[in-house]
Amino acid sequence: MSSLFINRKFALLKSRITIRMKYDFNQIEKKWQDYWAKNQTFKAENNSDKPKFYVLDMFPYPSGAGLHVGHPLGYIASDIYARYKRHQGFNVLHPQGYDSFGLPAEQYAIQTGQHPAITTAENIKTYRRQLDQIGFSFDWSREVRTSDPSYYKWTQWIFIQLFNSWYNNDSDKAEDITELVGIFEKEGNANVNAASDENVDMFTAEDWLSFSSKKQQEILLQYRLTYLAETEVNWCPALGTVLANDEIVNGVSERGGHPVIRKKMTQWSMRISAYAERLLQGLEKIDWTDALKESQRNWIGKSVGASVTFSVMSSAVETSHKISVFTTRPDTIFGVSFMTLAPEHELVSQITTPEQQAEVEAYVEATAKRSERDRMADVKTITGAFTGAYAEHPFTKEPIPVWIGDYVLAGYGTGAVMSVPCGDQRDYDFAKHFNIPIPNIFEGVDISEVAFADKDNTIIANSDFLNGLNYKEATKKVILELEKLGCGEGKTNYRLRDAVFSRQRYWGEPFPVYYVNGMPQMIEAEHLPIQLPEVEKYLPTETGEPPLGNATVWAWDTKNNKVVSNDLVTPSGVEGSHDNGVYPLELNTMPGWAGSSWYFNRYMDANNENEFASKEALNYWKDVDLYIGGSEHATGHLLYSRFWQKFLFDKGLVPVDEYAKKLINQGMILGTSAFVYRLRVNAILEEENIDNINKLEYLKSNYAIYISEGELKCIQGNKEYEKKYEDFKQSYTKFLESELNTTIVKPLIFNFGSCVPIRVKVDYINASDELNVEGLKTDSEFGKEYKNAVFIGENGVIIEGDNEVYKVGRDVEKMSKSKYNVVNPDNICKQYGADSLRLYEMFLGPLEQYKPWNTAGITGVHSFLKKLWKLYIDDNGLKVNDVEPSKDSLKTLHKTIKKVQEDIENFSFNTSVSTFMIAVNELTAQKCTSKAILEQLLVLIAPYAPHIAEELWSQLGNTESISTAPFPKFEASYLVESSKNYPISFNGKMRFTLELPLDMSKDEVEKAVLDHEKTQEQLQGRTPKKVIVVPGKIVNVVG
RNA sequence: GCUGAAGUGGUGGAAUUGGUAGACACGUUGGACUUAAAAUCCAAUGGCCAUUAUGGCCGUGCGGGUUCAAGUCCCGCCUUCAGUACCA
Repeated sequence: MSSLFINRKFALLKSRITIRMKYDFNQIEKKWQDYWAKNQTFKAENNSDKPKFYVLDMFPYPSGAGLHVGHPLGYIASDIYARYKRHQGFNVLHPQGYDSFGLPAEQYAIQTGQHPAITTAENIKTYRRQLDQIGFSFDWSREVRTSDPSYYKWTQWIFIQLFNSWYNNDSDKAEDITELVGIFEKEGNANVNAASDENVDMFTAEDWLSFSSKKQQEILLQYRLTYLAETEVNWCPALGTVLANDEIVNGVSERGGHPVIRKKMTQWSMRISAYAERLLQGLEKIDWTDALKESQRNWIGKSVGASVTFSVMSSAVETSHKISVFTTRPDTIFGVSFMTLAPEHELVSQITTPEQQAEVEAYVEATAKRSERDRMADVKTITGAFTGAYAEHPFTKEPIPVWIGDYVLAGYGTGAVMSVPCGDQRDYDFAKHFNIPIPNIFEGVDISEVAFADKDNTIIANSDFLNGLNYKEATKKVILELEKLGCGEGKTNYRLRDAVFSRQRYWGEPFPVYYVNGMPQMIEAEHLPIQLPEVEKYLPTETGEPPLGNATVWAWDTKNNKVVSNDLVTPSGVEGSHDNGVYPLELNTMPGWAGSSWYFNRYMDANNENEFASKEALNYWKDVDLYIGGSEHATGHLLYSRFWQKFLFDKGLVPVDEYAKKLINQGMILGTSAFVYRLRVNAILEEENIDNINKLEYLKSNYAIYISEGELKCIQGNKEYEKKYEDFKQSYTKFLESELNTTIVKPLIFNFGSCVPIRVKVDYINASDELNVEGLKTDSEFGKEYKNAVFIGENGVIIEGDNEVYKVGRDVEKMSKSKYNVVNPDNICKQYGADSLRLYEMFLGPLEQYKPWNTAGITGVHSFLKKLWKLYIDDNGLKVNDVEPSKDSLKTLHKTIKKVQEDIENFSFNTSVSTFMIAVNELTAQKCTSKAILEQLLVLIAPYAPHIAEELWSQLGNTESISTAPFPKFEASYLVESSKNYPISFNGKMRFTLELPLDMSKDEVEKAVLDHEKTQEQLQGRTPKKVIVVPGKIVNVVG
């Protein structure tokens, strides 16, 4: 063996050793991710001696763009919590899955013809790879995908349960529809107190039995918790589908920004309104943020008052028409001087007198033309028309003129109001505008300028039997009187509307529904799932049917219980055709929120083929202990899922009626977008104008281009110059000359404030705001704009020929591919490692807060990890040993334990990271090598930076994963101090510190402080009036 | 308009029950090491004034107040963000 060979071998060995000595995060992270996957380290069992803890993330929609650094924020927080709970000895369920039905995949399919299932599967693969590389402790054996037939089978099953249920207001829960049929057969519907459609006709038992089957089904639809009804919906022509209210932002669709119009359509709806009160009450017992609860309360919009019915007299002739109104102020009924109906109110055409007909029709037409947006934008203009009809006051029997006005909304309450101008500003304005009398029914209140709406600080007057009563007494009394007359009753109204449940889309859950004689029929549960059919194209059909109308195999064979070709459907209305038992299937699909309304239950028993989850699993896990997700779901997902949970609870299918005990909203991580502002030269102030602009404000916000040493440069006015030129008398030119020691040839001052920003890719601007002009010029997308640009000066200003000037600018906004400001976690993991990413995302700031991302800052946490590594391993290998820990290092460890534990429990993850940094800095300074300290430190850090913790843990000789190591126990005794460095203040201002023993009495402390020479200096011979001594905290001398 | 959250250095943020405002980082400046760069290490860094060390004044959006003591509590405003909006 040659010596050369030996040398080479030695060199190789040496390099291998140095690799082991170095913090090689890529290798370490891969190693432990593989280990966790192989050993199923985070698999949760459905039975255990340990107490259970369920940590849930809102599952993502797997978009084609993949994850950006904003997405994992909440997952990192929940992962830290889940890992912490494992250290504490809990059996932790921490699952993840995909909300994989949705519009983008369908849009992509329309454009490319690619089946959404394929793109979705690809996107999920990318998501999984990206999630895995961050090192989450998810139990992937429980993964769910809402678009998977094995999952949506149960979404369809729950839909059937809803269809087969009605809401009994007496028992205050959902009950089986067969019980309702039983009641109808016995006694009709007179005594049924149910959440139902309005205007349900009364019928007796005999009536019921005499009704045709179709009629009976129609009636039942008015009671079912999911029902088919003609509803006015938000129709988006561009997307060819119906949108829910929360899918519309500022009058256009949330996705794509397309216009939305109102349209009447037959749609599936969910009777969520039946649960309004319970959804409201349930908020009391869950630990969600006040902001979130408040927005749900507003959305439910409970108001307590009365309904009052007015009889209508048309042209002084009695009619059978009645106007029903809802009011929260029945106590003001004697202040009614007119009534107002919404222009769309069904009575308008019937009660309008011939004389007023032309005016009313013109008005109705004019309002119909105005879009919803116009009506909302313009609330100041008062418009309306008199119908010529009068209503009769229930008590005074006086005639009340009936008007129509667009300030009354058809969609709220009954679409009609009793107008009390003295007590409501809108009624007041309307009355003033049309010269309608404004009777005052409040004692000692001036209503000559504005209405008096403060119900708690007045006494009713001029109101017959209500005189002298306050709001509460009057309300009670008037409701009693109205009930006596049979023209009103106490009533509670909710703003919450039933939720439309149909979408005219392909990529969603198909309904388990077929139609016989136009009436919907449920497919038996045992035949589920009804899988999405294949279609030629994903667009609506030529006849305007939803995409499923393109399917050729989409009919239900009731004899063989399977989906068959459309050709076999019995042609309806054809003479002599016999019914072969094949019927058309529903063409709509379910909305995005169907699958997400119950997924948290599925995780408990994700692979169960016989039930949506077993009783045992449901009873064991019960509910989510911690739910983390975005606040944008406040009135969508978080309301619908509570509704479904309450329904499932009523049916005895789940053990709790609120599924998430605690919920935290993570804030958004924002991206920095780059803009180029452009200004035309004619807006630039030339030299001769400069003397006129001696205003400080101007200087601050403006820029100047000047020529120095033959080069064009740019400078921005800022605070420094403002300060130096407080009495800004000289010209800007002179300032530049003296300040820059150069001759100004032609200064140009300009302001970018009013310019239109042009978005550019952030890649073209570096950290110092320098613009890569050459790169920008050659860019295929933006290049055209900047062909002739010349870069000048360090501020990234470019000037194009003699005509236009540009300036680079930045703005913080939501991260999005279309804004060119996304930061990909893949690159971060590659360059700094997953542990750095995890720590940095937490370090950025409080979890709930919105905060901008800045990749530059990650070096801080990254070098912290390197320092941590060096605490255990140096060039000579592991340096941890069994020496007795020093007092100082024990103190460092235990104050770290205390702080980190408090932080995790308060979700204050950002301060924990600082605490780790302090601990490592201190232990490094103490040259701590004690295993007793360093081993425990690893457990503290493991939830945050699990890979490095596992690696060092195993290097310390442990053979089991660190993930179940017990969390270190805090011992207060290590923190006990014998002395305190007291801050000594004089009149509240800290002047110096003084080290004093903690066992000193108050008087001794006072004496020690007063005797101190610095105290004498401060007092300068004066006698202090008072000395405040707070033992262990502070001393304040008042003098 | 209403509801909710928030305003602290050049930047992200800390100060959890009123008790040393600016922890921990980023950035910046200076220095060490290096042929050089990177990496690493050391020092300074709220503003202003002064300086030989020592120091002094101001300072948590604005104006008041309570207190020995206020970023923190109270009253009145301003600004920003989010949600919601003619809800009877």
